[in-house]
Order: sequence, then structure tokens, then C-alpha cells
Amino acid sequence: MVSCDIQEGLGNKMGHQCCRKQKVKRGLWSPEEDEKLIKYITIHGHGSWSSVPNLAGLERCGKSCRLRWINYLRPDLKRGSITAKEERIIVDTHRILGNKWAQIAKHLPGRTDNEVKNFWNSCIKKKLIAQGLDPNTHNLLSTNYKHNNNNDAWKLSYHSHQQPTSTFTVNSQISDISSMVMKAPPIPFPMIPLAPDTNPPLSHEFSSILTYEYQNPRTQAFLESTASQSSIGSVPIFSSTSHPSEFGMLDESCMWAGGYDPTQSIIPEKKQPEQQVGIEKITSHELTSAGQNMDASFETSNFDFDFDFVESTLLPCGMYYNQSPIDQLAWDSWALQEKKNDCCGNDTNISPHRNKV
DNA sequence: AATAGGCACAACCGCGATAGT
DNA sequence: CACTATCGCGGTTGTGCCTAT
Repeated sequence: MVSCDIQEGLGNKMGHQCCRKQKVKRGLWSPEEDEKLIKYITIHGHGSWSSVPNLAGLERCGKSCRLRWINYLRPDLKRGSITAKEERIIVDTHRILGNKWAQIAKHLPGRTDNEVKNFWNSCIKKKLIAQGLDPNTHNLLSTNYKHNNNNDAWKLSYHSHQQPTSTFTVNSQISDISSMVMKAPPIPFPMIPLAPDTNPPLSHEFSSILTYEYQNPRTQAFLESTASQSSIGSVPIFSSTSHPSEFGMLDESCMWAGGYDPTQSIIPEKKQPEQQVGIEKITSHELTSAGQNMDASFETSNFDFDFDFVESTLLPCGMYYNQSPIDQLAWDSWALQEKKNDCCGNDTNISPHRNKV
């Protein structure tokens, strides 16, 4: 093991700039070194990391000290295995953020980006692949009907590059999503703006979303703070309670799409879908048929949901992706509600409506 | 018991961003 | 404005442990 040897030549050749000026030790840290670093930083703080090694009496470069402190010695680090809940958060946030490990780690108090990254590469990645999901896109990998031996169910799947899975997850653990930027849908869809005067009535689900939206003071504050900004491309979400619809900022286009007039505070009365003009009724059966790959975890948890909604010919892409991926959020939320109703045996007459393309 | 392979995790490297001069 | 130092992040590598053969 070379780790405890002083790597003079290596340090000069490959080390960081700060390391070139001095002899540096590389490799694993000894308990003595840890103790020196802890003692120094506890008393003095790190200040400039480049000066820490000298002041702390370590033959390390500042960068190495910084990493050791951040990833291992910091007192607020949580040790031990990643919990199932944390794993869930990692998957959820990764789906939205991609390999932004530092940002993902911010949602896991006491965990470092390195830890999250390692866990992803060693564990979650394999799990997703085993489930037939592309760990990069979270989309399905294969093109064929694929038999799932575990639950004896057939799944309809697509190449991830052929069809986007409209996937979004809201996790109640995530309390600071306002900084998240949702990946744009991989395939551009036609924009079908709805004129306000021809809007369909708002469905119960949409009214639910919006009601919760405005009941949430933090979201309201966020709305106000971003009122002048375009929300396209960014997905500010809020989710602090277990209610599935208590999330999301629906931008104006989405509100119009949902039949809600954002300029009015009144939520329109719901109507039967059949009464609506130009709106395609989609029953829960059709939806279920279309979304064969609904994540099983949904059924085992209450609202910490993960709803993979597969686009298919039954659900042609229309305003779903209209203008903003945020629309997708609303639809996923609706689907969740629908699924929940199905699970609970609730009989609801409310169906979502979608513009035909 | 020896060895190879897999795995988890710590540590390193390179690069871009930012701050200071 | 240009240059340099430093920081922070993501990708990659290396090490040691565990397990199967």
C-alpha cells in the first residue's frame, strides 16, 4: 500500500498546485493525522485550506485536508448505512437533478456528496438497472415487452430514447426544491395554448392542487418572490406534508391548461368530463393501461409517491408538455390521486382531461 | 488454506468558477 | 483586464474487506 508513503515525486508531478511546493503525504489518513486536523480546525477553524497543513503540522496538501474534513471528520456527519428513506430521496432528487451530487447531498443532512455518489454508483445504479431502468435518465431500457419474474406481471417498456417517460416524484423529505431545475422533456412537443375563454372547467384534482398550493404560505411566498420570473424550465416545488397535491408551482400556462384562471382566485366548479368540449376523457383504466410501469413503491406507501407515467398511444402528447414541463407535474399529481382512489376503492367520477393533439 | 473476484468506500485528479491582486 | 490562488464539484482510481470457488 502506497498510501502512507511520502510521495515526493508523485506529489511534484501530479499533486495540486499547493502540493508542489512541499512534501505531501497521500493515501489514507492515519488516526494521528485525523487528530491533528480535528484539533486544529476545532480551535482555529479552517480559514484558508492551503495554510491548514502547515499550521496543523500535517504533511498533506490543503485540498486533501479539506476533503478529509468535509467527507469524514466533520462533527455533523451522520455515520452508518444509508437508510431506505435516504435512498428514496437520492433516487428522487437524482431523477430531477442528475449527477449533481452536492445538490442531492444537501437534501440529506449529515451525508456528503461523496457518500451519495458512492452509494449511487455501488448500489442504486444496479438496482435501477435490475429494474430495467436507465440510471441516467430513469427511463425504461428495453424496447420489448418484458416479463417480470418477480411479480409475474408483464410490462410495456420503451427505449429511453424513443419515448420519454413522464416521470416526476415529489418526496415529502425534500424541503428545498426551489433551486431544482427539472430536465427539459427529451422530445419537444407541440405547444397548444388554450384560450382562457375556452378553457375546460377545472377538475377536482386540479382544484385540489391549487387549493393546497395557495394554502401553503411558503409556496405562496415563493410564488410572490418569483412572480416576475419565467418559470419555464425551473420547477419550484414545495412539499412539506403528506398530501400528494401539496406541491408544485403551476405556472400560468399550466393553470390555463388545467382550466384554472390564474388571474382569478375562484376555483371553478367541477363538471363531468363528458360535458367538456374538446377534451378527451381518460379513464383510470386507460391510464393504468398506459402506465404499465407504475412504480410499485407507490402502492406500498401513502404519499411518498413515485409515479412513472409512460406515454403511449393511449395518451398522446399534447398540452401535457405544453410550454412547460410543469404541466407534467399536474398530470402526474392527478394520476396519483386517481391511483390512490383506485387503491382505496373510491369511486370517483372525476377524470382528467387532456387536449387532443 | 489459498486465491480470485466483487464490492464498498476513501481518496485523488482535473476542471471550472470565483475571489483577490 | 489579466493573472494567480483557492475552492468546490464530479469523475475516477486505489485499497482493503468479504465471499465464493
